[in-house]
Amino acid sequence: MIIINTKFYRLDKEKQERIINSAFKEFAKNGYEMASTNEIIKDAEISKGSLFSYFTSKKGLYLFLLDYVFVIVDKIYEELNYNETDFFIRTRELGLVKFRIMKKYPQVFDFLNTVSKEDAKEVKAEIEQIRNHAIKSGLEKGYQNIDWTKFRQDMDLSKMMKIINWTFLSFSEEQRSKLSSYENMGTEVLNEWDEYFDILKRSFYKQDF
Amino acid sequence: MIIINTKFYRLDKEKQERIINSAFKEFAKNGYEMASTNEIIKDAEISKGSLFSYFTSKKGLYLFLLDYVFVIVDKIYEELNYNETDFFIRTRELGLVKFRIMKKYPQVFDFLNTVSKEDAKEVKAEIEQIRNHAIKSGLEKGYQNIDWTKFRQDMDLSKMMKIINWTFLSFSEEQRSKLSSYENMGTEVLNEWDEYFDILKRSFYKQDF
DNA sequence: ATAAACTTGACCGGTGTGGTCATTTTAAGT
DNA sequence: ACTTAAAATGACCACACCGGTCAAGTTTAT
Repeated sequence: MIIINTKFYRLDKEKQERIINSAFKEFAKNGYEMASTNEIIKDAEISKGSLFSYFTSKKGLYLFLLDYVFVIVDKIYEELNYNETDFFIRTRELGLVKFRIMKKYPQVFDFLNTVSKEDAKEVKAEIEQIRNHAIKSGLEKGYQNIDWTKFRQDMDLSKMMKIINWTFLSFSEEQRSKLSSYENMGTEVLNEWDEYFDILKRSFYKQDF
Repeated sequence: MIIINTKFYRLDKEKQERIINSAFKEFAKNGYEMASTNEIIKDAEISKGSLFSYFTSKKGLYLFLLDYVFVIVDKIYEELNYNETDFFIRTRELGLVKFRIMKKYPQVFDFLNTVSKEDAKEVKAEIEQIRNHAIKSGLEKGYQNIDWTKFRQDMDLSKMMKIINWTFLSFSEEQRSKLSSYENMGTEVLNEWDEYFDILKRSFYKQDF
């Protein structure tokens, strides 16, 4: 499925981003069915007629966002340096890329999360269609060419990975709820982040690393 | 603030629980404002008139639940054995108590989580009033008389605690989304749970424990 | 000055809301 | 079996908001 949508792309970039981010926000917050187009246009500061002329319907808007978000996700994995084999360095880089994307699209990943849980009849089929494309492949792609032998072998690797992942996600979530905007997120947060990485490295790597 | 509500308590226990659980579910899912009383009565299988005769309004119902949930939380900490000083054993016991409560009130803790994020004008003041009572005191109470010296001292204790907590919460959440009901949650889940504890213990305790 | 493209918001039928209350059902006392 | 009070019901209310339309107004390019 390809969405062309020349009408929308003819707008200036700033307006496009405003609309996309408002839509991400509203759909992420309320899911497809409960999301209000009125709320989106209010937040994006455009008129109702405009929204429905860019995207012919609520469903059209949602499907457009679906395409859009997976283009963004794909870009993430293109930017990683796959020559670096250290797990923690790779993960750190992944975090930085995500962080940079969130500065431009603050709610992309929230939107992405809700997509996988979405069950509105009107869009469920389309989501299912697209699922194979990116969601699952994400982790596998991001962890290509990692040197797993650095990890301790007296404990289950997949469980250690889970703990690292949960720590990563929970820490990010905690920082976000503390800060109102990503703009203020500075080096002190990154330093704290590195301290967690250090703890996990000391705990899960063999002693000689 | 004390809520008497003889009308509701005159009902048989089974019906009371049905109503409370339906209300927990709906408020947890949608927050105060978006929660639908129609949905609650449908799920609890009572009539609309009944609900509004037990609790005079939506707000009345919500405030009743607020009281109710904090009574439940208080009970948790009364049941713990504070002679046991090992952190992991204590945390495990805490998990089991919570688990038992969730069998009776599957969505209490979800409701509790939404309460702290709730910002509907109509109930915000009441939530603020009650906050000092329990939410914060929870962790402190639960971790009384723990032997913290067992932990490694070359890494930051509070950060290790955070990692343990995040693992605890994320694992629970993962199990829950896998299982539809708590009834089926059996020993194999507990075993997996203990494996995570084992990894964290080996990582964060001094070598001689 | 004219045409074409873009933007607007009042308006539509429809759905779901919190809450009421006349009516029916149930239960107890005699 | 009859009476009566308490409990349960759901049709109904005014209202808010929904996704979507479109005639009218504004901006832009020629």
